[in-house]
Amino acid sequence: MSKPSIPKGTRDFLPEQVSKRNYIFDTIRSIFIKYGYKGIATPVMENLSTLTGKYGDEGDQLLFKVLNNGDYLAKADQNALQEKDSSRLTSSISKRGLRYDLTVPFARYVVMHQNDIQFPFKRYAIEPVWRADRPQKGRYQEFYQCDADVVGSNSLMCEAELTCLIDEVYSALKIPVIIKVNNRKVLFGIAEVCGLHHQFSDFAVSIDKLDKIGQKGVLSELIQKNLPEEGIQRALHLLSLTALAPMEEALSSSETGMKGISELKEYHNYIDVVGHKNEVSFDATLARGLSYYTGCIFEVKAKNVQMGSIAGGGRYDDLTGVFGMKGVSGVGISFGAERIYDVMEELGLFEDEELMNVKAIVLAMDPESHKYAFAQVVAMRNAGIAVDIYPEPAKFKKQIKYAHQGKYPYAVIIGTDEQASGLLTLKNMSTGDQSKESLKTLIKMWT
RNA sequence: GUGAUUGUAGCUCAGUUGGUUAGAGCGCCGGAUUGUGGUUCCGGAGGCCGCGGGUUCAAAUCCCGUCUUUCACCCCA
Repeated sequence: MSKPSIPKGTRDFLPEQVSKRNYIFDTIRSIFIKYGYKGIATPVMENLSTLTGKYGDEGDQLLFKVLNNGDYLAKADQNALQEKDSSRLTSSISKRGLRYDLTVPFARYVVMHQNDIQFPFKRYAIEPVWRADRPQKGRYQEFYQCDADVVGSNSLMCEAELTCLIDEVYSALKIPVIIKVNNRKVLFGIAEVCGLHHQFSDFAVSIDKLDKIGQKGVLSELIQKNLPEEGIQRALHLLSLTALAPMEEALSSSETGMKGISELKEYHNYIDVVGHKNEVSFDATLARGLSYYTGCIFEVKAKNVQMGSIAGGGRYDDLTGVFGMKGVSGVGISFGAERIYDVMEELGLFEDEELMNVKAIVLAMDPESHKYAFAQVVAMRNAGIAVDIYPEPAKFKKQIKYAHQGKYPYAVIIGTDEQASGLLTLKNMSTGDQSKESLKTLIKMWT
């Protein structure tokens, strides 16, 4: 008999953790719905042909692959097997994989159901995804994403609406954040005017690390990738601009860059006339890794906490194109529930009242009273009250200890006295105060 | 994927140059106390010392492998 275990990077959750997580999910879901997003569901497994090539080489390596059923080795690529060529062998023994995010499956869904849905289409999904990453703080192999996307509209109002949505989610969760905004086209424009656009993705990846490794770090990293030092220096200078006007001037020779600037301006036309509680700031150094973003990009950072981004998103102009449906633009945001959980835990933002939904536990003194107590519980439940009962008339001390440790706000005590009088003993578990109440009063009190 | 790091009771951790039957605190169970929960006292249960191999008369301890944990990088939520 060996000790049981779970795979690396996965976790079990205790009841308290589940209720905290549900609090986050419920908050986010209700705001998604409020903004008009509709829930959809897709399988946890997708065909590998759907997933591969969408997240770059790095992403492909992090895909969990599902072994084919049956005698897969007999059907395997025998040459690849002999030569121990893993990547070629994989394609012959695995045709499915676990989803890596919710956006690519969504693009696939849109293409497959294009005749059944109405554009612009707004959908949300709160589901687990899997990545074969090395686990680290705030990084797991199985984690939840909370996504909202809209496809089929080019309007910058969508970006503005998502910003409001982000603002509302973090206000509701009481996490102070800074919402960083940039546009991939502006970033490309900077690369272009500095002659670095031929290696744009290398450029973007390094820039994204600017706050971590500093200008020197970026410089040496890019020089190592054979980009011209003079161009890098100029780019670093441009990236330090924090206002749009000088940026516009600097990018005037880049058509793409100017397009990006005008998109950001249009975005500000929407966002500047509405209020938002959290800081929204333009940050030219924001790049984001996922290669499919093409327009505005967002990233949300919690203030006063050492933690990676807790939400991110942006516009992707042609994600459905790879599945054969051209010209459909989408924009979306993804909340990282696990990191939000960690941040809230660190800041002490979970409140007991929000999490405890069972109102009371009923404790019975003896077997006779236990049956009577059960009837009272059924009556309360029929009235819609969440209430629990200790399943046996055990020693009273044991029962009240159970109630205490289970953090029930109230205990309803029922013995022969209560049964005779019809008045139940109500005990406030935090103050210890007791009173006699009729079933009717209790029901009234908790509904 | 690269480089480190961790693993002993449910939890946090001791465990001497390798040497009898592996310990503590907390928690858990029972009792003191048959109608009252954070206290006290008494008693008890609970260990393939992560797993597999090797060295040795002898391994929790040394060596190799493997899994897991945490951390940095890569990348990312």
